[in-house]
Amino acid sequence: MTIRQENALKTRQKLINSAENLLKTNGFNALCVEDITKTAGVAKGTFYVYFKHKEDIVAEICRGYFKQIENQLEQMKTHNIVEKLAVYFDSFMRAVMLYGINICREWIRGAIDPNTAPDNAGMTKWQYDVEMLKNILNNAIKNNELKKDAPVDLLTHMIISELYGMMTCWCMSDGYFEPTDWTKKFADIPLKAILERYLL
Amino acid sequence: MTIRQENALKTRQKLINSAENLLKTNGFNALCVEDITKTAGVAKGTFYVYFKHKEDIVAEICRGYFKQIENQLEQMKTHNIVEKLAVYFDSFMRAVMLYGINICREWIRGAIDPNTAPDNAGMTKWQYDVEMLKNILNNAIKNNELKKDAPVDLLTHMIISELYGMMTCWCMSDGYFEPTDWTKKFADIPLKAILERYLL
DNA sequence: CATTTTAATGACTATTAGTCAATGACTTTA
DNA sequence: TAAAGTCATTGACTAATAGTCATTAAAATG
Repeated sequence: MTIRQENALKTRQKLINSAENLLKTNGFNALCVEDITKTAGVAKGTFYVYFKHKEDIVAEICRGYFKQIENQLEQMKTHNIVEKLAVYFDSFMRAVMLYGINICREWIRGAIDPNTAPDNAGMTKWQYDVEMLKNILNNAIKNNELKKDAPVDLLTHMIISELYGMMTCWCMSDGYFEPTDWTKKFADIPLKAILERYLL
Repeated sequence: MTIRQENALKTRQKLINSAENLLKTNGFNALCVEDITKTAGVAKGTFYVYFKHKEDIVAEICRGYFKQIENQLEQMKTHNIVEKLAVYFDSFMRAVMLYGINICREWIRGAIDPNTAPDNAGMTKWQYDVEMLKNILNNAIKNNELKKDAPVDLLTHMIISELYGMMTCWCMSDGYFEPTDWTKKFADIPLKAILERYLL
C-alpha cells in the first residue's frame, strides 16, 4: 500500500470517527457535513470524495456495529438455536448500551428510511439482518434442532420483528427498562413462543 | 363562528389534506412546505400561521389516524382482553392498508424522532399508545380477566413492542406479507405468550 | 362609517447538502 | 532523478428549502 492510499484510508477513518462521535452526542437530526469535516480537520469537499451522501457515512457506522455482532455469533457455533438467538438479541442491546440511544435510534431510522444507502454488495442493513437470521434458522434445521418443515421465511421475519420492536420500544421509553432484563424478557417469552412448535 | 374563523379552519384543513396526499405518494423525505402550500393554493407564509414546524403537520396527520383507532376500540367494550388487543393490532394494520406504506413509515419515524411535536395536551403519539394500552390492561384487571398482580407497565411496553415490531418489519419487507395474516400471527403467538400467565 | 383585529402574503434570511475546477503532493517512468 | 502523470484535497460556488416578518386587505366591532 502506497503512502497516498494509506493517507486516504486515514482520512476516511477520521471522517467516520468524527461522524460517530457527533451522532452519539447530538443524534442524526443535528448531524451536518460541515461539522463532520471540521471535527475531522479536513475541508467539506473531502467528505464527498469518500461518501456520496450524508446518509452513507451513517449507514457505514451502523454496518460497523453489525459486523461486530456477526463476529460474536461466529464464535457461538456450538450453542443451540434458542440460546443463539438470545445471544443475538443480547448483542444488539449491548451495542446500544455501549453506543447510546442515538445510535439505536439511527439504526431503526436507517432501516425504515428508503434513502438509506446499501453497502458495496448492494445490500441494505435490513437485508443483512434477514440473511443472518435465515442462516441461523437453516443451520438449526441441518443440526436437527428445528423441524424440516419449519417456515423459515415467516419465522425469520417474526423474529426480526421482535428484535426491532424491542429496540424501538426501549428507545422510545428512553431507557426506562434495564437493557439486559429487557432483552431477557423477549428471549424468554415471545421468541420462545414463536419457535416452540418447530423445536425438535 | 364568524366567517373569518370558518375560513381559517378551512385553510388549515386544506393544508392538512394537501400534506397528507403528498406524504402518501412521496414519503416524508420528499415532503416540503412549499409543495404543501402550492397544492393547497395558499402562500408559503400561511403554513406557519397554523403550524410551528414542518413536523407538526405530520404529527397532526398521524394523530388523526390514531383517533380513528381509538374510536373503533371504544365500541368494543364487551370483548375480552385478548380479542380486544387483536382488534387493536388489526386496526393499525388496516390504517396502513388504507393509507399506505409511507404513512406507516412516518408513524414509526415520528415515534423515534425526538423532534416530533407533542399535541396540545403535551403528549407525544408514543405516550398516547402507552396510555391507551395501559387503560385496556387496567380495565381487564377490573373485569377479572387479568390477575391483580399482573405487571401492567411491563406488559404494556412488551405489547407495544410487538405492535411496532410488526409494523416496522412489514414496512421494511415492503408489504411482503399479506397484512391481515401478518397481524393475526402476532395476535396469536407472541401476544398470547406475553399475556398467558396473567389470564384468569 | 371609522377603527381595530387578524388571516394571508411573498420577499427575505439562514442553513446546509452537494458540485467542481484548480492545486499540489505523491507516484510512475524513461 | 527529472519530467509526466495521477489523484486526494480544497473551498468557493450553486441549489434547495426551512422559517421570518413587515405589509396588506378583508372581516369584525362599536
